[in-house]
Amino acid sequence: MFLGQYQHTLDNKGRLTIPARYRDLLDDGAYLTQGFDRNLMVMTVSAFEALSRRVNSMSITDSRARLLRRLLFSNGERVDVDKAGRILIPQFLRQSASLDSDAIVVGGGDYFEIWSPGHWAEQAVRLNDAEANADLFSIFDISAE
Amino acid sequence: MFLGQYQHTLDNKGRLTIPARYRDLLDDGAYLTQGFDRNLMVMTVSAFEALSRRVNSMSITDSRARLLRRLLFSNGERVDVDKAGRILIPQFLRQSASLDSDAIVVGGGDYFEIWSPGHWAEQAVRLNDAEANADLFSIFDISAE
DNA sequence: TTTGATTGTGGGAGAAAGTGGGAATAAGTG
DNA sequence: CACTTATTCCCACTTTCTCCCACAATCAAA
Repeated sequence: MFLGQYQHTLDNKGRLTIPARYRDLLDDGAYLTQGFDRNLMVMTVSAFEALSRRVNSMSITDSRARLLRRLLFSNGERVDVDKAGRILIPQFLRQSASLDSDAIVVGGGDYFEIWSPGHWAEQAVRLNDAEANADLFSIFDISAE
Repeated sequence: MFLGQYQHTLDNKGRLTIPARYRDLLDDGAYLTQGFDRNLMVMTVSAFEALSRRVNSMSITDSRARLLRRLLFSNGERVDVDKAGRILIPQFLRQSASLDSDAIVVGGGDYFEIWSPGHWAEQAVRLNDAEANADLFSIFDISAE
């Protein structure tokens, strides 16, 4: 499972070192896509393929389905981890997440996220607002078993 | 699978370089047709044949089906990839997608699309509308599991 | 503390990708 | 048939990318 957060460097070729603890889960490679909050998401092969099967089965004559396709596939990229434990982030994805020379790698359970330091700082503020969070999650019905 | 997006050049003979990562999927050639959004669609032979079987099975008395037929077949071309990895886009198709000297090649899963930079910019704006995207995903009830 | 392994980072050389153009061939036109 | 126009095939150049190696910093264990 992907846990924790790391501050890593993007070199001038667009390569990002994956935290060593994450690498075992990415042996078969990974899929990199645009996230929902100006960040990037890294998904395992099986998770992404399950998603893409569902989207691919939708009719091409449905304009919303075409939009969904573009959202998923045009912003997606198959990546492999190199010998030094890095992935190459294509330029258009770096741009969409405002990534420059530094990136924050954040565990998210089944997947992990890549943030620009600026956008992550915003998120961190929200996460640390204890008062607001106290009630925010009340709508979810979660028990600890 | 066709993923990602690329900015390529159309030379003055109407040739477009296919991203290297796409070429393996087009070994047997490809079908080039007009898309549904002022763009072009490039499909693998098998994807196009599956699509045309379905369209051919539609009633000839349905006027919308006839329209779809014309869109697909009258504006369709069989193309092959040359030794340098390019396809030749016929003039009438270049015109229908407002293609000039630059083109954006966009992955769409089973197929890929070719856009003029201007039209793609419009699409990109729509794709970056986070709220609308959240709605899209919820409409189709898509989760990462 | 010393030694050795692992992790994060940077850079160089060779290979591949993207682009342009010329010559040969084919196709259409008067 | 001659001529023009378009298409196909081939080669060449430049840029980009990918693979490999090197180094410093950190961590682990003896």
